[in-house]
Amino acid sequence: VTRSAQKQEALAERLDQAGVTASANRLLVLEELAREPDDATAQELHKRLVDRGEAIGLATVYRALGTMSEAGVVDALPHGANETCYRLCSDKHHHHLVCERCHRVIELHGCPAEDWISRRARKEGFTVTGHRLEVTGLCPACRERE
Amino acid sequence: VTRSAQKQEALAERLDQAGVTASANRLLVLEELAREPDDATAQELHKRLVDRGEAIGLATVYRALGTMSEAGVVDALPHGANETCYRLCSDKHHHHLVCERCHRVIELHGCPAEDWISRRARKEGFTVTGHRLEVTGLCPACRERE
DNA sequence: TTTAGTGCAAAAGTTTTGCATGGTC
DNA sequence: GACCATGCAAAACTTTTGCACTAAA
Repeated sequence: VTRSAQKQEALAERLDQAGVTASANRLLVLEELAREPDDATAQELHKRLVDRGEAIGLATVYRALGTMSEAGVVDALPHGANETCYRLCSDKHHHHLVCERCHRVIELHGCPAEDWISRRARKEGFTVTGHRLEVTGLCPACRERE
Repeated sequence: VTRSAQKQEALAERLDQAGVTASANRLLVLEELAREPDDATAQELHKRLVDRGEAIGLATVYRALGTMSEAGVVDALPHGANETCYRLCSDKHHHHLVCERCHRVIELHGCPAEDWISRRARKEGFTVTGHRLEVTGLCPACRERE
């Protein structure tokens, strides 16, 4: 219990620092997201919480994810055409390597593009506010199965 | 008329080369996409065609965009959480610089990340199938307006 | 004649919203 | 009391699908 209490504490602090009230429900969603090594949709997270016996509404999960992703606490990855996946990531700048079959996600730290981006953007007169590099591929397990 | 006929010809050839039958409706959608300097959703494209007097169903536009983006003739950019934008891009490998306010899109040719990606992916045992770099920012006009 | 494309309407799915309620500072 | 978070159900939207029909190879 101590271990998970500590974890919850850390997540709550993360919300605080981002200026988001650490409500019980937001913590539930965040905790559930922390258990997921890859990414998950709002619907999936809601189902897991309900299956686990938590009484939380679907709309609340959507609102929590919306608030938290806006605050930068979770990442929103537009995956397929029609659904958004969420992920609890490290704070440091990083990118994603995603298996296109099983959705396994690996964080890639560092960034090879920063200089290039600022150079190109300056040339176009743009002010850069951010960037995202998504690499798709097949993870070892899925390549086997091919 | 000659000019636009030539253009249509070129688009038809692009479909052929991708192994997609160049039906009249697919050409309509492709033509409409060619007029759009930035990107557009299926709904927007359909509306423009209908407003222009074309009799084409919404489902057909969706099917056309699905087929053509699968064949690599058009790019699908998952924009917001819930809608996919499509774009007719150059064939060469490139990335996008998108204004987060007005959605103006600029193609950035070249790629600063290829070596880095293959190095990192190899380390993880992944086989890379593709990557996408999206840079967001403010275009000169929108920065003025701030 | 057989296959691929299309229109239309219905269906499926995801996400958002209105409103009343409950909790917290 | 003021404000924020929530539950629930309805609504809004985007996208997909079933089916009948048409056009083309």
